[in-house]
Amino acid sequence: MSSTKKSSPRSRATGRVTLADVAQLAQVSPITVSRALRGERAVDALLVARVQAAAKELGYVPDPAARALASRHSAQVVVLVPLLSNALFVDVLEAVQRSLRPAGYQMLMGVTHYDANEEEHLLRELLQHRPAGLLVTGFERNEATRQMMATSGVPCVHLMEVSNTEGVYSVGFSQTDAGAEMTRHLLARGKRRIAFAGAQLDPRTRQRLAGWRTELQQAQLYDPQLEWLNPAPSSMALGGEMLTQILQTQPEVDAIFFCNDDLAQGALLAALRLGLAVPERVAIAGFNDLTGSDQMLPALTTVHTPRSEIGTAAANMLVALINREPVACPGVDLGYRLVVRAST
Amino acid sequence: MSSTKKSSPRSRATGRVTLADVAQLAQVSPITVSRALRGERAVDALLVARVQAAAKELGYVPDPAARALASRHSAQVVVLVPLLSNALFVDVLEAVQRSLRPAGYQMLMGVTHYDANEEEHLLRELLQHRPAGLLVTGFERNEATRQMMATSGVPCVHLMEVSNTEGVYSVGFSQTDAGAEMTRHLLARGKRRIAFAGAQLDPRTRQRLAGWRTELQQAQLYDPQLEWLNPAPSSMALGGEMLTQILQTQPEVDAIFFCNDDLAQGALLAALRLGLAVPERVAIAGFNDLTGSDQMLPALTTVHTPRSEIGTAAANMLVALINREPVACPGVDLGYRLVVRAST
DNA sequence: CTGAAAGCGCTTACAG
DNA sequence: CTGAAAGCGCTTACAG
Repeated sequence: MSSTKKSSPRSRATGRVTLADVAQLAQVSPITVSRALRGERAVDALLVARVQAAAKELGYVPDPAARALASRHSAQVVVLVPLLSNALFVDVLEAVQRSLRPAGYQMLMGVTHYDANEEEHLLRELLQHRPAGLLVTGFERNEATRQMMATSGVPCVHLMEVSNTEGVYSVGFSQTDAGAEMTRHLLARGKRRIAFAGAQLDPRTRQRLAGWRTELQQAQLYDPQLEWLNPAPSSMALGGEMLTQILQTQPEVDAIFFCNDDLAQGALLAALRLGLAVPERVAIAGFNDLTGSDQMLPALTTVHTPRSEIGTAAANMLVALINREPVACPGVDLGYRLVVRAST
Repeated sequence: MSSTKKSSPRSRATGRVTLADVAQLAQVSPITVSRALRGERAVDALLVARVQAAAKELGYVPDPAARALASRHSAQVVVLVPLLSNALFVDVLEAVQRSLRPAGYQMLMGVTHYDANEEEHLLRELLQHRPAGLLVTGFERNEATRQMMATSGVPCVHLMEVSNTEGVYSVGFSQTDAGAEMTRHLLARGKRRIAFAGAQLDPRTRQRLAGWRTELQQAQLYDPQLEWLNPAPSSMALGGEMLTQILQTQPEVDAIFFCNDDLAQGALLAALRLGLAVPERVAIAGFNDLTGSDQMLPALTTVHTPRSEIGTAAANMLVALINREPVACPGVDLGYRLVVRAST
């Protein structure tokens, strides 16, 4: 049943079932098998059936390496995320993986640690694998990376944010609007000294900050002193520290909008330790609706973000781009949802 | 500078710098370039230097697909973990990735969802990529998967548990011992009705359970009613529910050992809501020392597990196996550490 | 220690 | 619609 090459004197055959084996059984040429199986170009329906039967009988599975070498494209998709320690990106990755697999693509993951140089190196390295597609987080990157992406010609979809720029594909939501909406909610609760507490200071955090700032300015309540920005990574411990520091320095603050739920959860626990009444003394709001936020005491008011949906939609869009199918909407806005709980 | 093939009439050259380009510049044969760059077999030191200089000048990067096709092995390592929603495995993955990259390997991640069939399908699919190595979680899997692993001949290291079986490679720690040690701690605190609350019921959870059971039996305090096992996935919400249910059914319980920190954190928050004094009324212990456990109120007593270290050591061991280097200790026990905080 | 030849298992480009 | 030939860019197997 298997390729005759196997018995040749200088054989290096792997024991795999090859296209040639299927071709022999189906009594067609290898290239016809290749075309029939990929659905590329029209092949006589009768032959297609014969080929498929033969492939099934032999348990044929195409060799990804041979395919990549010959076609100049692998079935791998490079996915670049900033961190794995933020559950947000883990959710995105899981959804991406889940959509990519049935489409026949593998995920090649890269973690940039919010570092433009690291992103550049990672991408340079991973592009050598001739990926079929590229998924990157946000729009901010250095010029070298941007160049590589452009010249590689590999289809790319941006995650987490939305753009309307021609030729740019993205799936996300408006971080600015979400920041603004949470701020309006706090204002509606009667809060007047609303601090913004941000960590990491990545582009998305800065957009939420911008949304907050605009709303406060409009309400004539903006004060630069209310901006608490810490470049350290986001964490529960940091959230607790920031709460303490903010209230010590500015006792008049009556609400704090944290840029991520882990900070807000830490702040909530710190408030418990300090005996601060939430939301009476100080309202606390978060962002992303991470695991545990609904379990807090009081439960955390936050913005639910569609991270799984972003992963799924972006992966599907990318597969369409790879297949040169038309993409109806290049900038997909999946929205967000204010989740009001007891902490505000 | 680049291959002469490029200008031939039926050229399909990709524009990549190839081995042939380097060979031409270094004035040696392509196979010598291949050997010099890989360090395989002895090559004259002078030639090696010339080849390396030429490769550097041209910016040569080997093509992974061509290499995989010719050598029958890719530079990819398949990593199979049960879940991404447990931070434990995310930490392992990140460490694996961090060790694999500098060694020149990419990670091909698969998520099994604690399902033996899913693991089997994933592995069947991923083995088609001719991975250089395999990293799997624990020792429990179905026979078909076991067979595939054996017949594939791909080097494999098992994560999270330790085995002394001949020819089996593993990096982990004794889950049973860790479960026993936590139980002894609770006994030393004077607790007498110590419940075990487990979710998911994966092999590691059952081993911790076994450790708990042995200790209680030895102390003549074992009672099967104290075993609270729920096959649902572990979560903070479930931990809260389990606490409530246990204390309602068995008010005499004075300590609960949760198999994972997320359950324990949820229980701690539920205790706050219910106004239960921890640890006086009921002591609460967890496992894994996840993010936030030190922030809880009271802070959570738990077992710190070396998940990053496991990822690093396993990746290094696998790379050694791939290179056919000797592995001093095939079963590496990285231990664990009881972390006593205020909740017990 | 070095190399010419062949081959890995596919797909592209050209013909018919 | 189908196929023979060539090629993708490496490494293996054989020679010397």
